Amino acid sequence: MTRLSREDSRSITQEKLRTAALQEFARWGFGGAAIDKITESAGFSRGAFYANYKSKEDILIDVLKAYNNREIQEWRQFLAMPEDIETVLNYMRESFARYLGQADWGMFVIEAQLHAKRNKDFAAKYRGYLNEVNESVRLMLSALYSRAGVAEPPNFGELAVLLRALVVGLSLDVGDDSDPSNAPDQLMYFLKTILHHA
Amino acid sequence: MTRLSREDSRSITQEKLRTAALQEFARWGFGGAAIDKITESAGFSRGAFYANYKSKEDILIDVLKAYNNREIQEWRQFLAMPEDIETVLNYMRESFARYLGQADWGMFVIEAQLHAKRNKDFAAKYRGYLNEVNESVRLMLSALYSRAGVAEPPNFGELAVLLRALVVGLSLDVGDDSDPSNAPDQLMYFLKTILHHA
Amino acid sequence: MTRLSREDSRSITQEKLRTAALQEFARWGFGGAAIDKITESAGFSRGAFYANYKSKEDILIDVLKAYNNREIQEWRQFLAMPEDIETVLNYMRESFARYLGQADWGMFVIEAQLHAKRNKDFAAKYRGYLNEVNESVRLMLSALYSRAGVAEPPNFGELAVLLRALVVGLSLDVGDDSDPSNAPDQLMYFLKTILHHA
Amino acid sequence: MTRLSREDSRSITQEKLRTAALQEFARWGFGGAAIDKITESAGFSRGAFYANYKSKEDILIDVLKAYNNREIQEWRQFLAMPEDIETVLNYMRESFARYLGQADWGMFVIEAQLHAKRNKDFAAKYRGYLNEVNESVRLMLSALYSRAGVAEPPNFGELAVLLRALVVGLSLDVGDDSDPSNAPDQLMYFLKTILHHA
DNA sequence: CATGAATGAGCCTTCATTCAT
DNA sequence: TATGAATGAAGGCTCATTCAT
Repeated sequence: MTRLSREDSRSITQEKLRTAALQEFARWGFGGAAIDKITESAGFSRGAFYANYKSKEDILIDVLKAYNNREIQEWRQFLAMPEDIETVLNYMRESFARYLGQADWGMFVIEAQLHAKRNKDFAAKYRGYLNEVNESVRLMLSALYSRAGVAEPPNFGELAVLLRALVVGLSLDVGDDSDPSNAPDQLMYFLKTILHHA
Repeated sequence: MTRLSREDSRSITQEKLRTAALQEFARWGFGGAAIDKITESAGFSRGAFYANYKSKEDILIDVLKAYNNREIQEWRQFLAMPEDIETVLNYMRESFARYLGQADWGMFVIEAQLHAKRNKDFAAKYRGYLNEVNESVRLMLSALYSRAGVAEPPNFGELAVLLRALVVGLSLDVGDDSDPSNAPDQLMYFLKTILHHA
Repeated sequence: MTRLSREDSRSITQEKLRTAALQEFARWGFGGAAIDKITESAGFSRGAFYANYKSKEDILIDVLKAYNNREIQEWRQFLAMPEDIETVLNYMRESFARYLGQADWGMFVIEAQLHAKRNKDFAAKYRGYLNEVNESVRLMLSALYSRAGVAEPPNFGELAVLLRALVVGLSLDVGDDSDPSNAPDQLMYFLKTILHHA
Repeated sequence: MTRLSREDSRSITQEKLRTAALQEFARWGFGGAAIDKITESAGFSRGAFYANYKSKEDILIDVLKAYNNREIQEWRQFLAMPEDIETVLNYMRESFARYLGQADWGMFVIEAQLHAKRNKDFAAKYRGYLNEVNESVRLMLSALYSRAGVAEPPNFGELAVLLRALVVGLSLDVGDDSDPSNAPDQLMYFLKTILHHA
């Protein structure tokens, strides 16, 4: 039975902290999230946190990077496959549903964005993440148009912005918990509309 | 030179506090807004706040009501006039621009929504405001379709949700201050698309 | 229908304020009593209070004087009558019962005493009241002994102190509301014991 | 030179806080005592307090328990010894003198009682302490009677109440600092009287 | 690495008091 | 005389962060 190497143990701790932080930030916002709650729900003590991260903002950045990488990774993998338009739309629908359904990641991103609005230093670091996401969304939309056999409209760049705004806006609406919400359907309606409109 | 009556003086104070609170909430969120900052920026002392409001949440509600009333009032006034579709679209564009431009009101609403997500008691009170807004947006969209001579599509109710989500999402994006943002144009594009698509 | 003179109106207001203050001080202590609660429960506004009293301590003193005068007046009146020992004991029993039963006056005195312990300036004024009470208690005890046909013991002066201490101590115990408490009986037992012991 | 273990360090801190709190509560009452003053006089910062206690009431309870345990422990130890009546009376005299002399503990108990009168939740917890004390006083009185070779009178249970009321009442009187007060003597007089009276 | 005791800035709220009406 | 708007000191409590163990 081999022990974990220092590095592995460290990265396991960090992953647990990240998971807990994602939840806490999503639920209570950056300012409202308490480090004690994060470490406690991760099964550690206060000290473990500061052994792994310099500050609260530090773990915000780490969560943003780690989860964003996974998200983008997934998209890229999917887009690499030459599926037909129906499959693509279905995949996107599921993707949205997951995104809006678990809510945590969506809300976390919103809170990160809010923190960026309030904090110049963080805003600079956040910008990098934003560009990656925008690029990914653009890629996805582009794939959509090409597989639908439709030419990209002149305002194509803005469509990506619109799409992301929609997802963000729906994220905020969803989460009243009561009704399941048909937000994914609404997003699909939006996509189909702009595709046909072209 | 007549002095102000008690009542007038009180309502002027409250208006000043509301203005300051709107800004502070929009900028720092409900949890992050400091009452001291609100009163200071309104030109009062800490105590004046509590002479007028029972708590921080109390003024949140008051701001929500007061501004929402004005917003809806304005919409209703406009919709009462039998303008042609171009005028309506222009008005909406300006309306959006103002809404997104001053940013404060948009961000304030988002922060109120976030607070509602975190606070059951407030959520109950917030629901009332939400219904009014949704109704107003629906009215506006309805007017749009009728003046464009276009029949309302079957998913009409969801369009209002989409539209509000878009506004919210764009509100969050805008405000990076640097570029003027053509968010209003994007909203108009969305409106025209769904109108034509019908 | 004649209007009230300035002075009468003023003294009515003060009496209402005194009644309310007595209760509030008794229930919440000097520090814990809120002037707003006092004025409100007296049916006035904050301002009325300061039109009649210079400060919170000011009304404390006024209540102390006014009620103490009544109390002592009553005692003196009774002691002037040449009743037999049984009647005197019965009267004292009733007196104690009333004192401990309504609790307010007893607790008020305790709170006044506590305030004196914490505040040198007030302590000086309080001393005057204390002397009067001690003198009255001594008179009452003296009457008791003489009417019982018993000579006052050498430590007579200390008995008054003991008696007052007992009343104060029982005042603090009583008031758990649940059981009626036989504190008056206990006081009578004490009196009879020292009488027989002599 | 070994440093203190975590646990020791923690309990030393708490003991210091308890000592400071006892004084502060005794002097200013529960409401009037400031946590800042307590921690400062204990040599700590505000935060140290909340690292050790959940609230102001929390330390009130802790002080009550800790000191009460010591007090009762002492009594029990003494009562276990089969001394003659003179020794017992002398011990009690000293005990009273110490209790009334340091004043703090006596006043603290009074303030705790007052807080219980004003606070239902605390009252419930306080009741437990009260029962223990009453039981201890009863034991002590019982020992007194048995060693004096005197049968317990029918109202024996009430005598314990009277005794405690006396101590409380005298506690409040004493502390005017000026004169040394012969309160202990008065208590002894009371004890002897009821013993002889039997 | 991890623990948890301690720090201290910051925040919401209460309340005695003042003063213009 | 009474009203109530405004002041500002004070206090309970939270929490990011530091550091000795």
